[in-house]
This record gives sequence, C-alpha cells and structure tokens, in this order.
Amino acid sequence: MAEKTHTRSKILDIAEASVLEKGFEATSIEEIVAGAEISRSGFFYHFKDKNALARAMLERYIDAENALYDDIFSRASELNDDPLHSMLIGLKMLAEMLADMPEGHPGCVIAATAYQDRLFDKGVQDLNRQAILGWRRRFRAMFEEIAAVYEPRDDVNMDALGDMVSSVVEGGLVLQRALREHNSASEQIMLLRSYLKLLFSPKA
Amino acid sequence: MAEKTHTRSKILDIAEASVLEKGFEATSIEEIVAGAEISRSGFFYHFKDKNALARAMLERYIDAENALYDDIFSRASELNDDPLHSMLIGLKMLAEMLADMPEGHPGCVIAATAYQDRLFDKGVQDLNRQAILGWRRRFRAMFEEIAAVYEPRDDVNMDALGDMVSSVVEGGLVLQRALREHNSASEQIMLLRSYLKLLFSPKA
DNA sequence: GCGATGACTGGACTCACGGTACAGTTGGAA
DNA sequence: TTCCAACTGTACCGTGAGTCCAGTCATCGC
Repeated sequence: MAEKTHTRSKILDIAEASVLEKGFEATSIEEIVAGAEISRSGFFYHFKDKNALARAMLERYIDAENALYDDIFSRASELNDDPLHSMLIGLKMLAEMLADMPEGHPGCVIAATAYQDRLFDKGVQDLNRQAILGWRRRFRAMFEEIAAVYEPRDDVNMDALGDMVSSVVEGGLVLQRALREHNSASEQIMLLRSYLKLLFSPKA
Repeated sequence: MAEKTHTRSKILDIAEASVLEKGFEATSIEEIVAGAEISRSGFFYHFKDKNALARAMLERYIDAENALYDDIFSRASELNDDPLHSMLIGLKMLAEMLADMPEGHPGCVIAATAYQDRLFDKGVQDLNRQAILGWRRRFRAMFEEIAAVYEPRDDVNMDALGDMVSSVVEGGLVLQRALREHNSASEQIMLLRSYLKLLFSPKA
C-alpha cells in the first residue's frame, strides 16, 4: 500500500500511534497536524473528515494484518508439512509476536471501530466486517485441512472455530488494555493453541 | 444497587441503552436529558460530568454481571455435584443467555471503556481492572476445583485460564458487533466449553 | 516561458457539545 | 414554618470538527 504522498502517510502514522494510545475520539485533528507538521487545511485536503481518516487507517491495518498472517503461516508451513503442526507453530509465532509488542497491537482498531459504531459510516463498518469474514474463511480452510487428517474429538462449528482466532486476539487485547498487562493476548492465544492440540489429537 | 432517586436510575437506563447502541462518545448529554425528560441542570445535579456517569454505569454493569455469574453457576452446581459438569452446564446456560439477548449484552461496556482510555479517569479504569481481576479469581478457583478431580491434559497457566472466560465473552461480543451477527458470543462460549471438556477429560 | 494542476497554507467562520455558574422553584419531612 | 433535596432556566465559555475560500509554490507538459 504505497501512499499517494508522503504527507498522507505521515498523517496516518501519527494518527495510528495516537489512536492506539488513547482511542479515536480522544485523538484530535489539532494534535495530528501538530505531529505531522502541517496545517489544519492540509489535513482536510487529504481527508474529507475524521471518518475518512478512520477508513484509511482501517484499510492499512487490515492489509498489514493480512500480510502478517500470510507471513507467519507460510513460514510455519515451511517448517512443518503437517497442517496441524504448522498451525500450532504459527500460533506460537503469533503469540510471541504479540508478547514482543510492548505497547499493544493494532488489533484494537477493529474493536475500537466496532465499539464506536454510529460514529463511523457504513463504509467503515463494512470494511471491518469484511476483514473479519476474510479471517474466518482463512482459518476455517486451515482447520478443515487439519480435520481431514485428524478427526476432531468434539463436534464443532467450523465457522465459529475460524472466528475463534479473531475472537481470541480481540478478547485478549481487550483484557490486556483493561488490565494494563502486556501478555494477556499472547496467553490467550496459547490457550487457543492448547485447545487445537487437544481437539485434533489422534485418538488413543 | 438501589438507586438514590428515580431520576438518577432513569438517567442510567437511558444512557446505558444509548451507549450500547452507539457508544459512549456518540451519546450526548442532550439526548440523555431528552429521553429522561429532565433538564440539563438536572443531569449535572446527579453527575458531576460524563466521567461520573461512566463510572456509575460501569459499577451497575459489574454488579449485574457478578449477580448473573452467581446465579448461573449456583444453579448449575445445584444441577450437578461434579465441578466439571456444573461448569459445563453453567457455560451452556451463559451461552443460551447471550443468544437470547437480541440487541447484545452489556459486556460491551468493559471493552468500550477499555478502548476509550484517556477519556476516562483513573477511577473508571481501576473499576474495570478490578472487575476483570475478580472474574479471573472466580473462574480460576472453579478451574482449580475441577483440576483437583480431573488432571488437566495440558499444562496451562491457571490465571490465563481464569481470564479466558472474560476474554471469550469480550472477544465474542466484539465479533458480534462487528459482524452484525447475534450469535457469535454464544458460539465462542460453546467453543470454550468444548476446550474445557477436552482439557479435563479423564485420561483413557 | 506559460498555464494547468497538485499539494498545500492561512484565516475567518459555524455548530455541537461538554461543562460552569448561579439564581430561582417546588414538594415533602421535621 | 422552615429547611433541604431535587430539581428548572438561562446565560456563558472553551474546544474541536468541519466549511469556505483566497492565495502560494513547485513541477510538468506544451
């Protein structure tokens, strides 16, 4: 996602950092333009309003998240041919990555937009929805591949299981933020990993 | 939590409904006073500012959530003496309860305040934190009781496992909100139930 | 060299909303 | 009757989003 201009991407950088730190509403345009060293008019030249900014941020974040998942799980599948084991390796890598991000992970962006609903227009909300549905498909496919090899030990809804990755990440990030602990999200992912290990363990 | 006055609790009712529907920031005082049929001054008579309102809402919500957990898990333990089975019954009841709430569950309140951070004062954030820590202790104790009977099939961090209930509820609610599906949270709880079933299943 | 265009700046303005200040009203308990 | 809690009404301030618009400056095709 090469930005059209340097200024535009600079605005997005500053805005993202500020939104992650204190939320979208609490991030003022004043503050963004000060950080980006531009004028207020300059901001509105690039973004029609705060909604357009939210949309651009969300797009950027979703692309980054998809790239991250692509990277992690392709590296994991290179390390092990078995679909279950490569999934477990991938989740471990994801957990480590989250633990290494001291000031939290942009996953917040999804929850933040979800919880500020009417503040954003339909475009932003659809973007959010489509991203989560994309992750559902992605992980569902991976779980089906695993299930073809290891018969699941419990009868589970595969769509829900696909959603579980997003759910655990988001839930973990909520706790992490509320508790001011920096490892909740990675611990929750390790529990998901534990679940998958048991769910797809070969029958005795 | 009997409210001091009728008006005060009416304000909280209206505010809660509006916050659940569109978020805290998007809920204006103007709108609350119109709904409660009082004057702006009346609002500020009861609440020093929006922060005080948030705090009161959070307190009310946390009390209700605790009462809900008390109710569900005490009923569940009456239905079955075994700690694992009563936990599984309780989670099923929780899932059904969430599925029956068409317009979502106030769990949002926790995530909403978590994601609007700097908007609230330390008091509100601590309230949030203490509530989650309380739930961690509650469920951790229940899981330890189960683990005393059924040796866990995987080595898990018991604090993280205690947190998992809150995490799954919050994560599920985020998805539910973002996807505009009304059963994500209950499905995620059923997956947590499935995990616990496998984790504490008697060894073959 | 010239005009068009893209990327801005500056300033004046409106509006909504949170919040303050304070004087006045009302109904019921002591 | 007096006192107080629970309000109402009005006027006012600051902040931040968003609009409008005139002007600047560099660059690129012609």
